[in-house]
Amino acid sequence: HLLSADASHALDALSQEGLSEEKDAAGSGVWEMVVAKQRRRSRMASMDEDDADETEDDGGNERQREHPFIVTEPGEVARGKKNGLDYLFHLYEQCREFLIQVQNIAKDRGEKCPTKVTNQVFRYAKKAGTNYINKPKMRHYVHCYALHCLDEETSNALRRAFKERGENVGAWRQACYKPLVAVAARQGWDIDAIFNAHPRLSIWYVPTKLRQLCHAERSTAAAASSSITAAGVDHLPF
Amino acid sequence: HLLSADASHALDALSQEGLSEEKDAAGSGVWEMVVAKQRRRSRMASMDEDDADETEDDGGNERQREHPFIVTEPGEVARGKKNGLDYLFHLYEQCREFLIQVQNIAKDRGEKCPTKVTNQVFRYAKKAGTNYINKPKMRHYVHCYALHCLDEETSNALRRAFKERGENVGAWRQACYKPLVAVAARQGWDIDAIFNAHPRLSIWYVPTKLRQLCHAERSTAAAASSSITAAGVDHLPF
DNA sequence: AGAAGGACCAGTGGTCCGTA
DNA sequence: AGAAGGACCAGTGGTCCGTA
Repeated sequence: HLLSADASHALDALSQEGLSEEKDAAGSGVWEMVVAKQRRRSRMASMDEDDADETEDDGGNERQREHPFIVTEPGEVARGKKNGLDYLFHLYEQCREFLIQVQNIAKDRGEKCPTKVTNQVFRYAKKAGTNYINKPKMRHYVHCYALHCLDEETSNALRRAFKERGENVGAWRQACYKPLVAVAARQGWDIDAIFNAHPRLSIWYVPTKLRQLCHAERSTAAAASSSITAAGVDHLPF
Repeated sequence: HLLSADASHALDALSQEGLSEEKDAAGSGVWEMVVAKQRRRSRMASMDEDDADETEDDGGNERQREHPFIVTEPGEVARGKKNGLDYLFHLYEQCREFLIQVQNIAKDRGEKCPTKVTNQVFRYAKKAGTNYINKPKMRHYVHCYALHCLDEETSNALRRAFKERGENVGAWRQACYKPLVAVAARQGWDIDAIFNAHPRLSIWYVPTKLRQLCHAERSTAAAASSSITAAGVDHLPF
């Protein structure tokens, strides 16, 4: 259930270059196949071939939610009624494409042009039939995507570690904050500037909690370093 | 009723450099004197020495509005119960200072930092006792301030012309659109980019009507130039 | 218990229109 | 008639909490 080296590489290339609208619409490429498969599983859960234990009737007005995420390592496709983290990150790329389309329409019409993924973009995604994208979900995992963008090595290592330990998605999500704050520390603490400097991350609002953590940690670091400076390293007041 | 050359120059220097918070708080400088005088006139209209025809009683709960603007030429101070256009533009500089203060507070606290003059900034200005600054007024004249920032020569010429012709503020305000659209035409039509590239203008939202005018004019220009290109200059289809 | 997302809410950008 | 600005409104960013 890991993608081949070739497939991983193709996926990687797609991520780096940005999917063109045509490519995405055509649904060609390795990642699109994976995603389409996950879509099918999610939308028509009872028809999934791998999943013989599906017994509930699927009739009529039943609210179909997306399958929950599980911690997967890079390149791994989730089994059963689950979605993996590559798929989660792919949703952020899809939102970016929707934003670009909304921007192009706005420019054509001479209207205000959004620079971020706004409510308007989520509405556009819904209208385009992409029912599995919604604001609460995307906002919930933004900082996880940020770590993936800013320090992919660390992000991948964290995924492997949490998968191995059998941790759930909530635990992994919580754990993403700490290495992100470390990235911010290395880059001067301005988390807004760090988001804005990254081409794929700049379109996302900085999550409130991440901003607060950076601020708190910077204050602590500043206090520590100033007490060192003021008192001298060998005469700390404790 | 024109400021001396020295005073005008001082004012100009202030405008170019941005008033430091201390300078402004101290209320020193030529412009502050002029503004303070206008403030006094506006707030305590019945006590204005030049204005003997003031008879209404000023008692109690009467709603004191700002005096209306009149078209003045650069450096000219408005007579009577009127405010001039240098004063109008000064209000934009004051808003900028309030924004900077709000930004500094936000940075200190590690909160979201506004890049534009938002409701929050207008609220801050009110709390600071600056009751004569309000959102509808500032939004109403943004494009006039934009012309002043982007093409001061033209802005000054327009003011002199409209003053001479005895036009009212509404007429002058309307007339500011056309030269601004001409500026946009020269700079590639992207009015948002033009606002953002200017240090004092970048903090203001582009007014809807200005954006629409630029879009309409660009379309017209593009249609004209493409019919020339397509048909050849000597074989126009009319 | 863990997670997805409909739906709510405080405060926004925008400007109309009752007021002076 | 001309102009200043209180106050409203549709749609926003943000996320809680009833749902599965």
